[in-house]
Amino acid sequence: MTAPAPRTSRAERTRSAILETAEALFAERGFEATRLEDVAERVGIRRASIVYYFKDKRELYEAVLHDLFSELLAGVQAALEAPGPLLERADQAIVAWVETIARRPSLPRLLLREVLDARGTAPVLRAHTEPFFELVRRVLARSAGDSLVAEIDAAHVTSAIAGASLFQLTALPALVPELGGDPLAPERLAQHREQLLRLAHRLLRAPRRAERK
Amino acid sequence: MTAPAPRTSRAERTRSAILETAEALFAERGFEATRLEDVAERVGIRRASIVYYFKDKRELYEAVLHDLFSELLAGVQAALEAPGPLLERADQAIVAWVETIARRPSLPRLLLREVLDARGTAPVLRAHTEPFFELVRRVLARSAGDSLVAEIDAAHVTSAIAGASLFQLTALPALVPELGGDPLAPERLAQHREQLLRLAHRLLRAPRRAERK
DNA sequence: GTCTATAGAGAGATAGAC
DNA sequence: GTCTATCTCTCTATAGAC
Repeated sequence: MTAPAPRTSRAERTRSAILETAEALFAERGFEATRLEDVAERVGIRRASIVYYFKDKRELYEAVLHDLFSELLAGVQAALEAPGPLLERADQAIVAWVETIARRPSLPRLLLREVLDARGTAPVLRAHTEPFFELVRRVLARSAGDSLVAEIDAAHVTSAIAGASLFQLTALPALVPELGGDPLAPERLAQHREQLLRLAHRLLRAPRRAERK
Repeated sequence: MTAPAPRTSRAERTRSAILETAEALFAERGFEATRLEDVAERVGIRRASIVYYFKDKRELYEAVLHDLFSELLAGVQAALEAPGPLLERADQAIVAWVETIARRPSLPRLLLREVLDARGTAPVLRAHTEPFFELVRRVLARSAGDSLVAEIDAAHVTSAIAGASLFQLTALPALVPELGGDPLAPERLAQHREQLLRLAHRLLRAPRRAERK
């Protein structure tokens, strides 16, 4: 009763399992605190076997980052480059952001950790965020003059929304355990998406003159 | 030419120097990646001497957290408990938040790191955030019905503002190095304070009916 | 109080058998 | 491809002299 030949080779599956497990542990504990021993154990192999696929711990870590950030960037980019008014595209970008997090729940923690650990330049991080902010700038420039849209600074508005999102998704359980449950659970993420959309609307809509201060 | 007797004993000064240095390094690198050796070297003593003041690495870390979070809580609390309309007190709380960060620039990174590392419960963190969120709830309850104020959930609004702030202060240099400089420099912090105040106003003011969706 | 010296535990990386 | 065995380094913590 031999299993039918799988579409993916055993090696490919081992490699994926290592990546997947490492992603979860790096997100949970951080680079330094993650033991290759633990990754191996969860995968069901020995530590030395990891080295067959990734030459050292750092390379494994960067492979994880690359994988995760690529997926995020692709989703958000597609949304922002679609046709239509800016505010709608911004909404779609937020939807894509939350969808990516739903698929890859390690993303918020890993992104925050990488940002905190980034000393000087963080090559893998920059390789993905650079094109992203470039894109945001282009998108905003294209919409300049749209009276419905507040005059804004790409980096600051984007990072305010992203920062609020990341903090709520990662910090709330530690800060306010009374809220209970996992903020990354599907129904909680759906709520979070609506909250983020409201936040973005409040930030992106041009204030009426009366509201200026 | 003996120096005049200092107001603080040598031991007190050594202890403070250890705390101060550890604070900076824990914030910069995280708990795991910080070497007691490096702390000692910067202070100008030997590693073993640290143990005279703090029984182990963990105890030193928690002393740093306690010191930092106490100062933050005291400032924000005083602002929120002052008399006056809610929106003004919220403003003052934000001012206190930024002032604390100006005095203790390790705060944003250390707070974020602690939140990310908090597994299950984080005693030192909780000991300070619990009374804080309790306070926010009380303050909001007292202002319920104020038609100028949006109906809001304490934990979510507070964490949105704090998250946006923390992310901008810690992540922007890594994400958008073109911005240049240190976001924690005095003049940059002053700008940040104004931004945060605008953000809070947009979030806390009641939307007009027409804006509801 | 601060030091030197050292014990002891872990963790990553490497060599080579199967 | 995956394993066992081992090397080596780093870091914490302790013991005890000064």
